[in-house]
Amino acid sequence: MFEIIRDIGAITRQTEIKTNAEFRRLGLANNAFIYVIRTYEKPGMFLGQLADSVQIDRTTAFRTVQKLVDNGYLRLEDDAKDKRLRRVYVAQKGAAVYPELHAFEKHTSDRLVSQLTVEEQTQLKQLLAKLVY
Amino acid sequence: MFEIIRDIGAITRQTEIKTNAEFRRLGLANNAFIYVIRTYEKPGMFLGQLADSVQIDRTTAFRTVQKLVDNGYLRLEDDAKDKRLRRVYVAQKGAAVYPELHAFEKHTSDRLVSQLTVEEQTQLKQLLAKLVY
DNA sequence: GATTATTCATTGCATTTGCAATAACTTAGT
DNA sequence: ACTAAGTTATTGCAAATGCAATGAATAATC
Repeated sequence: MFEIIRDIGAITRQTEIKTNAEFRRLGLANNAFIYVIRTYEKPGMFLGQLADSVQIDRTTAFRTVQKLVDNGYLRLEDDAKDKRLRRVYVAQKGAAVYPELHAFEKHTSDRLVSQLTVEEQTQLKQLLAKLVY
Repeated sequence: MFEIIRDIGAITRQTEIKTNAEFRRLGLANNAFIYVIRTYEKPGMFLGQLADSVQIDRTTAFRTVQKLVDNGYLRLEDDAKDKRLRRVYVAQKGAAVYPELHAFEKHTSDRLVSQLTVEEQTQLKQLLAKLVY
């Protein structure tokens, strides 16, 4: 049953190559676009939470977020209660670019599953959901 | 339908983190173990073929293979017909370590799909196969 | 058969990556 | 209240990464 884990890996790497190429012009290569999308959709996560939600190493995530803050895509805010936490929000530039990121993700996603019927797509979605927990 | 592409990405990154940690002691981190497994199973691919089969950048793949050759895991052979090609084979060390890599991949794979029934696993496998081409 | 276009391996270089370690802070246990 | 254990963000550093470019070999086209 290796095919599953192998196919999943190949699809991810292929997708990342294309998406990074697409968003390099915006300074959002190296998976940086992921952070903008996720932060837009779920604002206020702290750094570690954000990193865990996309399964990326925390130190890598930290540096990418820093860069995105410097570039005006994201914004950090200290948590009021817990002084260790820094929560992440989109800044103007991040909000402005979200629709484009979203559209491209949709396009990529649609293209990926274009060989499947609608029922098969639903099936696949449900099966994968069982894997992530 | 984003969930599909997002879940697939998260699963891949999580899997890679664990597998790299497992095989660092053998000098097979950074996805290096993938090359040994694939080469063992399909000997004689040329470098570009091998890279494409796992969807990894060719220059990265090239350097990883070089390192694996230096470390005694793989072996390169010039193609007789086409002087551009260098074909990849496992060396002693690669063959020796294959069973362990294989077992770990099986373990990881089994654990990943452990929430699914056998029929669901078959379904998932078939659905994913449709995505890769 | 000469020329053009592809395809391959390889290198240069700047950037990214991630393990390991640290300091600040919070939680749990006594 | 105090201590120990766990969690967070952060930095250092060596190694990996990947885009761009090059040269060599082959394939395609004229």
